[in-house]
Amino acid sequence: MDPRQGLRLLLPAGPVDRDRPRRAGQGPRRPRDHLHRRRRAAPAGPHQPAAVRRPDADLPHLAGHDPAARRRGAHRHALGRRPDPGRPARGGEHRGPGHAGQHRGRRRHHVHRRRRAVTTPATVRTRFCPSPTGMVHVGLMRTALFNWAHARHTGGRLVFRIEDTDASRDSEESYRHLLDCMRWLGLDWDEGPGVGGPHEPYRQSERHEIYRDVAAKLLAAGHAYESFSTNEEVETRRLAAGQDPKLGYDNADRYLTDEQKAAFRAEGREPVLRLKMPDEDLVWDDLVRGEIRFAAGSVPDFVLVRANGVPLYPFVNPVDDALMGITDVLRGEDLLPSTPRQLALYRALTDIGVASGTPRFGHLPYVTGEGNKKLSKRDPQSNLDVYRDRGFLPEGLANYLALLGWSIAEDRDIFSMEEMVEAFDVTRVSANPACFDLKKAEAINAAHLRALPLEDFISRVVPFLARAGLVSDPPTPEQDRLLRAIAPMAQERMIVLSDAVGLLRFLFTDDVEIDPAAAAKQLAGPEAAEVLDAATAALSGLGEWTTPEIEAALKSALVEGLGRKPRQAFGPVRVAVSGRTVSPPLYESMELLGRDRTLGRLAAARATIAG
RNA sequence: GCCCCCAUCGUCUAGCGGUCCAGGACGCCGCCCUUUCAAGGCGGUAGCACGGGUUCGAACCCCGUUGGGGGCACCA
Repeated sequence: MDPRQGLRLLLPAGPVDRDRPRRAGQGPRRPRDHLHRRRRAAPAGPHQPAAVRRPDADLPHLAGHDPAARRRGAHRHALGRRPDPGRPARGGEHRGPGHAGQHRGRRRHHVHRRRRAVTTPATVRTRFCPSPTGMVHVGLMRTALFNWAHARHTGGRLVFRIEDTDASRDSEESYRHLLDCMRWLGLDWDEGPGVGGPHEPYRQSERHEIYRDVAAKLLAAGHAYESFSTNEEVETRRLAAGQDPKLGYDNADRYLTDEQKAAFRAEGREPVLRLKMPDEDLVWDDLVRGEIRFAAGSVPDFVLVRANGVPLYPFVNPVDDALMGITDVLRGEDLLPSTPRQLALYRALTDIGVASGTPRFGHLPYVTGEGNKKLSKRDPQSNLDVYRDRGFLPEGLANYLALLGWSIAEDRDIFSMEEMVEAFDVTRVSANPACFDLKKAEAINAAHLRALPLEDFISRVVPFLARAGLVSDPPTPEQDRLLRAIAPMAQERMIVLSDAVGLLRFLFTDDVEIDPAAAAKQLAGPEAAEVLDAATAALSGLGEWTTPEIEAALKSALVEGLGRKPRQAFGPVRVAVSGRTVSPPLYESMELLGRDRTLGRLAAARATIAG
């Protein structure tokens, strides 16, 4: 029995009913839409190359994809309602025991929206294809994370490909670092470096021969052509025609005769290879943004292969995607303007049998820094290592990164990677740029840190303590004993793992170094001296060195004996013992420190107070 | 300049035409707890950019304006 049946009774305006008034209401608007689309489809630029303009170029297209029809909802039923790649055969799972079934069952009602893809791949194949040029950017890792989550959620595969074709900027070290960062964040891949796969090699630098062959086929099939124009010539021509030279290449070499080509060659010129752009609008249904359209003729024929035979990124990248069977391309918004070219290339590649169709595209919003500029590579905030080194948990940072453009639910933002995989839906990614907020990242991390089981917490914190020279790695039995005892109290006072160093240093050294600011605040003047003297006296004769005994002795000596307020009574003692105004709970800390060290520190602090 | 994207609290977001005088989180401000600092609990602050249209009804759909961002290479 369908659990939604009950829900439908509670929701009189179900998805089915909702479409009915719409159909009536939106019908009349159709002609206007139609006109509007036409206007946008054929902008009347004086710069429009005549060869590309065909007055009726967009008509067949409009007939095929009536925009009014899709908005009316016909589309939604035809495609959108079909289970998306993430949903096939998932219904049963949702209701299975151990899952928050009801909750998710309800959510499924609004999973589908205006965005849906043209085709739904049987098996999703996503890819992540960075180029190893130095620092690893948090925005880049967010892209990796979303690709990973999309693949895992849909039961698809993630291909990891390295685009290391720029010898001047790429380095082996950056390459290794990139893999390391992926692994650290917990992102695994099904094909790529280290794991291999059926489409090897996965480093672009090792794939050079492949491109030459594809380029030759494109040329032979007439999708590409040789172009001899220099930039200067193009600019001169545009200027002469009264056009803005920024419009770029003017497609002038498209129909060169053999004689003309021979003449250029005789001059010693070598041609670049350009793709012939189609004379139609280039449109796609973006996974995160819905329909995006570029007018016919607005994108010039672009270069696939340089005159010296080196293939260019806009050519190589889709070829690799095609060859590797990539179905879903999730990438940064900065690549959105190059998508029409890819679409055109894909058509050509499909025609010559290199591709078996065009992938779906989803353009992820920018991660911005201060202000709302794209987070710069030079901004230290953008470097993943900074967070790693400070002791962010991978799951904490991943959780935060996921929140940059996506949300798991209306009332929750702490979740595990598993939960993310379970819930992730690309079509629910926001199109808004997201500002990286360190404070929130820290808060999310702190929540994960606090939730860590003791053993886990200790094993993660030890490397940080060891690096600071506080414990050995692995810790000695005594260090281990102290760590275990103090861990729960330290854990809830930390935001990142490196906080443990400052918080616990006093426990793992013989003589504490007192923070000058703390000393100025708590270890100055006769009151402080009085407190330390009284504390020393009370603790010296203590029978049992345990937390309750210490607490009782201190309270009676300082609060009752001296008549001090707790704040004033314990402040100097804390600073004397821990060196800081912020520490784990005092009595417990003293117990763990031991009688001798504690009394020694009280004495040392007392000695610093003049008089 | 041309093309494209984006627009809900300071920030990240929920919102899918009525259930919204807009929900959550971070931040900030109070209070409680308390030996410090945290954590935790409770409460508060603050937002639909603007103008038209469609509709009985618009944060939500359409158009425009404004603002912000990005892209315009024989780089990747």
